Amino acid sequence: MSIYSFLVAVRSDGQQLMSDTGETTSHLMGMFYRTLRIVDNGIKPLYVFDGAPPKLKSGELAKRFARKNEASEQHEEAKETGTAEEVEKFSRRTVRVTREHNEECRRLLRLMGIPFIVAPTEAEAQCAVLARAGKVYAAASEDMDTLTFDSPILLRHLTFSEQRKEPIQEIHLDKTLEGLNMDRKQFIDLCILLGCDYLDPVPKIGPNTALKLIRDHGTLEKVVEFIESDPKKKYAIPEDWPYQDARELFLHPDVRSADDPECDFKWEAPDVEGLVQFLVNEKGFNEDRVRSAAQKLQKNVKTAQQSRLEGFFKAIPKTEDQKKDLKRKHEEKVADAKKKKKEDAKTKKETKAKAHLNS
DNA sequence: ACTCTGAATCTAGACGGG
DNA sequence: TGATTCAGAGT
DNA sequence: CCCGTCC
Repeated sequence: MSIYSFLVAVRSDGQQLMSDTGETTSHLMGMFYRTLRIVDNGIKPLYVFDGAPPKLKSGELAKRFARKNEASEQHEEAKETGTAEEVEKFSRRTVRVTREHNEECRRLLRLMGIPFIVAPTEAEAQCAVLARAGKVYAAASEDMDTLTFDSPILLRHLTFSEQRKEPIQEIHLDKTLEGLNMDRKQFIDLCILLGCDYLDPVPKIGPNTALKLIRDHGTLEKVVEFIESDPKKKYAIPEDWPYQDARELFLHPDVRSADDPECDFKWEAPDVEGLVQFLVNEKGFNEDRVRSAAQKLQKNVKTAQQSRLEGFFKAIPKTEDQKKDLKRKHEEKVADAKKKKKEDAKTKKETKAKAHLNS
């Protein structure tokens, strides 16, 4: 996901950044500096790459594929008749992450000394397993499904950019379940009903209705039974709606077990010359920037021995605005239940910096 | 009058100099 | 892809 | 904070 957004966002003149041989470097630029920033804040990241998607997702992927193709047509058309802005707009929509992009990012991480794993299927599911096993403090993702996959903690907006507008959000599954007053099985059913990548949404059922239905009936079986026996025919379950299969994916996703040798992660010193060779010689990055970045990595691998974020996070007071916001979309609901109890989190460094500024 | 869904729209990174 | 905003149907 | 640059 990050690779995708780097490809979309890291641009100049409507074009992705490129080496002098015309190869895209946006993904490397994004990965390199974001990772550097994260490490510099005392965090030891572990990257999880997506594997082959589960079969249930093929319907959704087909839709995305169709949308991409449509965007490509519009892109071509815009190149002929449209304005530069239109061309750029459609260009962003046609972005696809290739195997090469992924491989280059892995090569970069190896040179940086940052561990990673390629998940058998969904990265979010693998993240959840690793977080659950204590291999990492939390799973960082924008995808709420991470909680559905049973990650005890989900971090959103984990970027340490200065210009970050959104605060880092730390969502605890236990507090979320507590806030919703549900067990995990019900939570999974709720998430499925809210709409997930594996199933078509049920028309007319949005976040509020979904929550009410699960509350009233307890399980998806009962909800489906209720809907189908409702004389008023208010809702209609789609033709092909294998919710048990979706549930099974959330309960038992195909993942690498945390005690697998592949999950014996090591954070190592960067290969400085390797980084220079790759980023400078092959991709045309500025050598001074790369070297000083590598130096930072080297320094941090020695000092940052903390394997947990705990010491780095500190709750900050919640604003009234945020509290009032508690009524919205589906995943927000999940966050909402949690927001009531949990506060947004910031890094120690940041908090200190802010406190310093304020004083 | 209020609640809710769903369609439309916009946007997306990181950094630093001025 | 997600977040935000808005129109209109439903209650 | 705004806006250009990174490659």
